[in-house]
Amino acid sequence: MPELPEVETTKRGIAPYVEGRRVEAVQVRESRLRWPVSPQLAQQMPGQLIQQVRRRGKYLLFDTASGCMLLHLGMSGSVRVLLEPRPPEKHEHVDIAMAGGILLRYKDPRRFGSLHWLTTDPLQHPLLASLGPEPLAAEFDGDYLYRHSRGRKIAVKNFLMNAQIVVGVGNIYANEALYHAGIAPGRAAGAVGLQRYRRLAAAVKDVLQAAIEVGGTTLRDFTAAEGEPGYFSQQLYVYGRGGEPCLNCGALVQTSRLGQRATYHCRRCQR
DNA sequence: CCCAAGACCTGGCGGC
DNA sequence: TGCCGCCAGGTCTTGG
Repeated sequence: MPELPEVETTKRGIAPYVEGRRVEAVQVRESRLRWPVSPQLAQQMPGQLIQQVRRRGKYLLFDTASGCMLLHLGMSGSVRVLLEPRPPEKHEHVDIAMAGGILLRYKDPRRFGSLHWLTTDPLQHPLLASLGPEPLAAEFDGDYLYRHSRGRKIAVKNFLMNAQIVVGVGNIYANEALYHAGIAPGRAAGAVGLQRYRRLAAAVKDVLQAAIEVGGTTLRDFTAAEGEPGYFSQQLYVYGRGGEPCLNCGALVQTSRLGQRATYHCRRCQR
């Protein structure tokens, strides 16, 4: 599920419940995630105070004085806060029980997510060390994209989805941002000029920011007793709209595959 | 180094 | 209703 806006919304939703709270117990019912859940998590996290929750790309970091829990939601992961005890359902793999009877529960049907317990600088961990800049940071701009794309033949959509270039741009927002920037997704990254990259960087920021804001207002209740936090009811211009008219020019939205991912674009508006 | 394809895993959907 | 193939919001690993 999660692209960057979903992860950011999750962070904002759970932070008030976990920051400043002490972990009492960690229960791992299924440790076979993308990587085995760190055995140290259940041994070392209890007793620790969660100082803050941070986000880096699509990772969430839970800082304590003695270590950091690194969480990725993969394709189908979610976390929620339970205020009342409730038996775990299928795919609810991990519980972080905290003071005051508050429970953080991790669910991930496809098990593409991950949970690590790190005792050294988490940003130096191999999974995080070579990540590109945050898309909403000032350093991510058209000049940055232009510089890093010179000489590269990869399709600009795949270039944009490369976390070493920029984090947090998944399939939905790559499709949407390219549409708003008027760039055909299959064009070679090295063949896109500076002005167009400036439009693209701006579109990435706009589209992510708008989705985060919708996430904040639609706000899903992370403590609701039932029902999954829904996906953003967002304004998608091309994603999932293959065969339907372009909202700008009326031409039919094209469906294709790039890097084995569903790709949508308007041939008239994107060149 | 760069790039495309394969891998991991489960569930939902459409078609027969 | 049942089975089958295909699809899905991610990203690391492999091989050319």
